Amino acid sequence: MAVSARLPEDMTTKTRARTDSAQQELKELQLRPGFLLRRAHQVSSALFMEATTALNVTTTQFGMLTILAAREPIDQIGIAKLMRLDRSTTGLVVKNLEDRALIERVTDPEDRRRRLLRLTAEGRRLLQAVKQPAKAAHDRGLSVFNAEEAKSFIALLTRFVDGNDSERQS
Amino acid sequence: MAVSARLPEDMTTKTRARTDSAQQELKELQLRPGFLLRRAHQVSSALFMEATTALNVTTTQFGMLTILAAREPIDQIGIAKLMRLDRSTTGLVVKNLEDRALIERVTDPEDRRRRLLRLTAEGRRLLQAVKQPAKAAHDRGLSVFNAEEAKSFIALLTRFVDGNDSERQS
DNA sequence: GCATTTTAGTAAGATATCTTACTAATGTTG
DNA sequence: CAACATTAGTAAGATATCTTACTAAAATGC
Repeated sequence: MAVSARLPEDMTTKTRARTDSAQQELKELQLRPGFLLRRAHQVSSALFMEATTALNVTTTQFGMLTILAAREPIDQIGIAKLMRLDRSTTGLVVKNLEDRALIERVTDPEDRRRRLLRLTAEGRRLLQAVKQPAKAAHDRGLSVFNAEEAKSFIALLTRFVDGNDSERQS
Repeated sequence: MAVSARLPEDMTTKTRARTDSAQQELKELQLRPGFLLRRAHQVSSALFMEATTALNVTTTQFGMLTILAAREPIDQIGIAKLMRLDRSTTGLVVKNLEDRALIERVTDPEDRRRRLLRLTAEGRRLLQAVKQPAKAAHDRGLSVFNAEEAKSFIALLTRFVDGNDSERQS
């Protein structure tokens, strides 16, 4: 639909002049990748949280548990790189997981700067429990697309992130 | 490239068995919309921040200023809906903008629950200054695509967010 | 017109995310 | 080997985001 030619009554000519272009910019804002990606991330997280409420785990925590299952024992820098997070964020998330006894953290005897992370039995159990609802949330999010579109969506997102990946200083 | 058949030396047979499927799940994780959208949002924000460092403004603040330019005077709930943010987040961002004297906030005399927000002259100046770098960041992010792909990317993101929009309780 | 409900906003607390700056341990180099 | 540089991690502080719970004001309904 086009921008309405009718404006609210209380607008003076002067106000209207500024407002018309500003309205246009609002529409443009809402179609920018930045705005859309914030919303998309928001929506995606919400779907995950809905699907896993009982398990009390976040998307980021789920990501870390998944990475640990594949790569334990691994240190925080290693996990930060795989997650594409900085060191501080990684340290915080790791601490929360450790506080919940989902992972354990021990100093690497061969390099005492490092903390080696491993899943606990509890962490492994939780990860198993989360997998299905996580996949369900993921499928539900993509259900607005047909198969080809979904593939395209993933491919374009992958290209966007890989192509703009400015190697943070984790 | 295919998954390497060679595994690190220090893996026992038992470890390898668990690891193979877990490795697969790691790859799947990294191709999930949730993971990709987090990264994409991260990348997009980083591009914006790089392009606007001198101006000391965030993506969210820029969004609010843009909305205000189009819709002032508007109350916080109104802006929350346009930004797709909850009331609390909106209140926080608004407070930061007010502290920086980029907006002003006055109680609506006709409904004293409401705070009407308006840009200050300073806020208008900043918004003008941010527009170009913001657009540059946006264009740069999309530069990994050709024109058709970029259009597709925006269209798919729009459908994803609109199609999964669960009307938060702002 | 008063009691109930709804609405706008704030408060408090949690997680995620980043930056800058620090400590401690390891690595490198003359 | 000692000085310097690099690396792993933590600390502190900022913004963004959500939830739950509260206050105050307006709207609604009998």
